[in-house]
Amino acid sequence: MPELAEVEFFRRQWDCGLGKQIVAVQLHVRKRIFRGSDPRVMARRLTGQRFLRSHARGKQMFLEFSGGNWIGIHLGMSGRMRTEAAGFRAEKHDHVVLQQARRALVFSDARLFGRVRFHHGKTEPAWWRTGGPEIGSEQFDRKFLDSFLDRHARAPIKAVVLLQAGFSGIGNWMADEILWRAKIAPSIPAGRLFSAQRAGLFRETRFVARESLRIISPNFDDPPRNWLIHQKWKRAGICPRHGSPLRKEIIGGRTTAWCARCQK
DNA sequence: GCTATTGTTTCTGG
DNA sequence: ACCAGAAACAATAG
Repeated sequence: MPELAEVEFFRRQWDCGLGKQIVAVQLHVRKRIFRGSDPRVMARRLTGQRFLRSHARGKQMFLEFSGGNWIGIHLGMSGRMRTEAAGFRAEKHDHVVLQQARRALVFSDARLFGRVRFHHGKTEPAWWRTGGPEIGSEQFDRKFLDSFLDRHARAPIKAVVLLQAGFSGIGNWMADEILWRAKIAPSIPAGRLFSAQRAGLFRETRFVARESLRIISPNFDDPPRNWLIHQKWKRAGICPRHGSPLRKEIIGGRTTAWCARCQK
């Protein structure tokens, strides 16, 4: 589920706990979402600390607690965040429960592709300083995009738009949406895009990222009816522009839907 | 049963 | 050293 806008939506689900103390921590300690960190240390350190702030960058989330304690969350394929009433008892897939006086902050993940990392220290952990530039930022400009495309010149553009080092926060549905809007066929090698196509790719990447954040992250509202996302999962999806049947194929290792009539 | 799944990491071959 | 592609990870929904 989670790409840029959904990640931001889930991050906000814990905002009602900001500034409040964590009175108890319950973790499913043996689950692989904790790979690379020690969940027992995490539980011990966080207990009694206050939840100070959180940020999202692409699909990564970063939560800061008092006492120099930090959590990084990646939602993977099926990660979710929500709140429950104080004293909530974790169910099967609720791997992290941070109990506060008035509520419980819950992270759940059925498929376990997600990841929860813990860091204790005065400064931000190295893993928070990695990753590509945010799509709305000045660093994500035509020059950056051009060099990224040239670096991956032989890969199909669909695969390149999924690379987080260049297209931070873009996932499968946003990639198809962007290529459809830019009228670029997903299997074209990135290095073969003309200048005008690159300009379109840049423009539509920024548009889809900005609009998805604006529309989806506050309340998980649906994008407009004329977006490709409403068609791409259907068995017989059609191009929102002119109703041609969409084609589907595995490109870049992922199911890809596109309109052969308008994407060249 | 079978298929599919909005994501990364790791390995292999070039 | 870098890149591209496939497999692996795991659980559920239809």
